[in-house]
Amino acid sequence: MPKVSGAEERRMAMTREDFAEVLRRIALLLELKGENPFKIRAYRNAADAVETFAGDIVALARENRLEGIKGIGDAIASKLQELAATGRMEFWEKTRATFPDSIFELFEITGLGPKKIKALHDAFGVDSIARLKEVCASGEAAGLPGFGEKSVAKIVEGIAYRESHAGIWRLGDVAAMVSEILEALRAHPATSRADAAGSFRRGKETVRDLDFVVATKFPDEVLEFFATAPWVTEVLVRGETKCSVRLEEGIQCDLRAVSNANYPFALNYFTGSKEHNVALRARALKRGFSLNEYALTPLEDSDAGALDIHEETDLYRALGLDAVDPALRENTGEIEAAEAGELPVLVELANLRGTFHNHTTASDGLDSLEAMAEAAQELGLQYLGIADHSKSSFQANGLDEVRLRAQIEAIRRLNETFDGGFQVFAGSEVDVLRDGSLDFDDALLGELDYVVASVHNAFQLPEAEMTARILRAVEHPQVTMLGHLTGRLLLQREAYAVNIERIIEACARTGTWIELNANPWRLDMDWRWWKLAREKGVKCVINPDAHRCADLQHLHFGILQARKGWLRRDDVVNCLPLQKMRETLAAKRLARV
DNA sequence: GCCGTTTTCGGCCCGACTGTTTTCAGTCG
Repeated sequence: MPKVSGAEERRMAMTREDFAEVLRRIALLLELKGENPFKIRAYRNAADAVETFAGDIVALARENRLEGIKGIGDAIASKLQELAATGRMEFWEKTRATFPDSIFELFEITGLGPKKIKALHDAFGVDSIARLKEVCASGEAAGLPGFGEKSVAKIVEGIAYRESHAGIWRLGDVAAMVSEILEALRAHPATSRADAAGSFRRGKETVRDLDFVVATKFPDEVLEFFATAPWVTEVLVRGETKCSVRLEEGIQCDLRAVSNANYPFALNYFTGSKEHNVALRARALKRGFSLNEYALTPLEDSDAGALDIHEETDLYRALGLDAVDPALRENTGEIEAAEAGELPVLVELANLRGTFHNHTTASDGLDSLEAMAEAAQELGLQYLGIADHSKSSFQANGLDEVRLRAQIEAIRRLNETFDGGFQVFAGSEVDVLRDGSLDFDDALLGELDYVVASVHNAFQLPEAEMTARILRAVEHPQVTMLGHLTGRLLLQREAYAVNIERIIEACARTGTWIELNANPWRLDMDWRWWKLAREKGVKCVINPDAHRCADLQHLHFGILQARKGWLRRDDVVNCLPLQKMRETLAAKRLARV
């Protein structure tokens, strides 16, 4: 095969994500340079357009056919075409030459924006977090105009938060990598079985590394393939049964290759959690076995017989347990329940019939009402709730009364085009104002099919005030469900201070549903609270918080979290079929207003 | 830099909050 040139290689490797990343980084650098804010926004809009374009935008760029795509004008089109054709973009190279790439990490610190970063850079040559720490510690930073003790303390706090979360990844950030790697492993001729293990398999909201287990007769071939895969940047460990690598994205990824006979034990062992494994091994000992990552072996002085174990299910059975779903393996009562035959039948993606809390271009979504409705039908859903932002969320282009009424009207008209098997429900994600009142009056709320109440500002309120604020919203008769209860953004922003238990109790009392926001950045309310919510009789509603059609896929992450929270189909209201949901929403309204 | 039933120029989302100030700049959502 002829060797490809460097430029050819770069061009062939170019992806939609590369396009968007370059555009977003240009926007950041233009901000640092104090460029026209509208020009900066144009680059961000173009990045959005690239990400959401329905088609192979890289191929179009290669063929110089980018004209007519909304958000990409002549200037950016020709830059992208240059990037696609040559793997380079002169404007990007020139722009980035001003600052080292480490400058981008500064934007990840809360409280630091372009102006402050520029000030720090110009005064002290701050171009990385390491250097930023120095000038904060030395007291230099606090002396800059516009900076003071408090803002420096906030920056230091922001650095600490980022560091304590370094090397942690959101489930949504790694899901695509996992499927790609798993697919490659399964396709390898020497592989007989392969699975992802570890915290990813358990559906944890964040993960530290990725684990894979392969059953094979030729471990060396599979490990060699794994170690030399194109997405590997560094091989950390390479032994006879184990290989650890670092991926391009920076995450560590471990592979264990075992025999077919060892496979169920290895898969179980590497899925964890550690606490679950400890409990299983203790149980094995009590029953006369020793359990490790390779086998369940009768103890020497035991009279236990030989075992026939091919699947994880067989392993649990051998220990006198029902099979425990990976999502439940956190040693929070699953072993006791498995022994008693009381494990729940967990909710599944296929049980969902519809979903609420989705956005459209009317507020800050990227797809139209019609496109979202079509996407929901393609997913096999029977109903889709549209809940765009309310007027106080200016930043998100929230709807005022006039625009919301127009949207309700548009939804009613759209519904007339369906044959009755599908319906769009008209809702609103109404801001819970600082005092707990809602952003719209009762008359307008009464025109909606449902209301999602969410907090979007004043996150710093003390716990008592925040709790009172949310309680007031929960108790409002028009509120159907509470959106993203704690406002957390995983690995970026802590949850605000709120007494979750009291909110759960209030929701139980008032019949208000609690959202399980399935957006991988949120996964809020956290899975650890759902057992309690369920015991109190609170219903869960799984919502993708979709801002584009593709985001409806977030439902998958929501289901994983619901399973971690021990939820059954009956606990999740949007498993109700359309007619039942119509009746439920109507009855809820009658009961409360 | 993008866009167009105000179409080739002149808009483009904007209020709250914080910390720094003493009337405002920067950041965030």
